[in-house]
Amino acid sequence: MPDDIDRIIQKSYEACASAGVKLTDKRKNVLMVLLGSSTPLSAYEIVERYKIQFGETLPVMSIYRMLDFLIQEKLVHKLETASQYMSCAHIACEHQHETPQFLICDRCGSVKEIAIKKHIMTELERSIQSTGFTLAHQQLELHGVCKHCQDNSVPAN
Amino acid sequence: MPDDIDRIIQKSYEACASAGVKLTDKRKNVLMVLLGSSTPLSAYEIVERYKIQFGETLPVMSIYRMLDFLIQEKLVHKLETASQYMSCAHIACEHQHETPQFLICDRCGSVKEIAIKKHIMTELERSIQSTGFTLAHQQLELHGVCKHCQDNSVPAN
DNA sequence: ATAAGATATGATATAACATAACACCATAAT
DNA sequence: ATTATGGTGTTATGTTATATCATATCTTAT
Repeated sequence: MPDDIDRIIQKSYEACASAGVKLTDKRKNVLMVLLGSSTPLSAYEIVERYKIQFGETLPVMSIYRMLDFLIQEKLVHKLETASQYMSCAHIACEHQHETPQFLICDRCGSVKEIAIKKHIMTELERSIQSTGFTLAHQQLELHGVCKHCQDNSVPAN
Repeated sequence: MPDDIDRIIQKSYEACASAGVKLTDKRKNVLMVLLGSSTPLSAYEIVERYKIQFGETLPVMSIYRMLDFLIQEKLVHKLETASQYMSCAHIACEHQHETPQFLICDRCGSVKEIAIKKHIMTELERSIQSTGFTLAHQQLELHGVCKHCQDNSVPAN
């Protein structure tokens, strides 16, 4: 759970404003749901939590649209390998967005977002370019077991 | 389309035999469907092609089970980011299976399986271990545009 | 202030991907 | 020959995602 949700929301408003798009209340609420979760959530789980947190049941179609918006504005990431969504860990950071790399724990479902080392990415790109391929999304998703689950031998879910 | 399907099938039989499991006719046929496709296929697409190639309609449930088997025996890969399946490019190779890396063209859907450079993987692992995380599946899926589509400006699908 | 247009959301239906649970049959092991 | 195992079929259902059209709300020009 992020330290300072208010500050992140504030930053999100600013980012949207400078992109000329609107962070509506519902979009903001969806972002808040994600910010309040320690694990990434599916669109359907967002519907449930939205209802609990804000007392309103949104159609899943709307959630998908809002997620698309938030992803577009780089406030949310989609984990393709898990079909789940999570808030970007760097909304309130000053530094530039780099290639995100997600370490997904297959036991507890938690995800750590770390920035991939510049030179590793450069090498990856180089070895890829030699095949004529051009990278697009630039996002790595790696599965494994997090420190906490290793220490506690939590069973896989 | 692989050069020599017969040889790959032969190797697959040998691999299964030495693992003490059986490559049944239907499992072999599913593998043949994948070997005959230039792009990865979904389970439902395999049902369709199986029918065309072998004149029999298998329930998708059975296809999923056969895919599980083939994946277990490392004859087939699942592309998690695309929910599609493809035959391993290295069934008939002598060299050891390394960390596979898939370059997925978002325009034509073709996929190139290349082995990630040893030292890049080592570096990735090192930077990950510093977070306490332990890697599991070790498979990279990278999206972009293949050489052919760049040259021909094929529209995205 | 209001109409026209644009953007955001709601509602309904359906497509696409995946698994659970149980039945049946063939073959292998005893 | 009997039993155990593994492979496949069948049915039902769960999960993720998109298409389409309707409605609401917001903006902006007049």
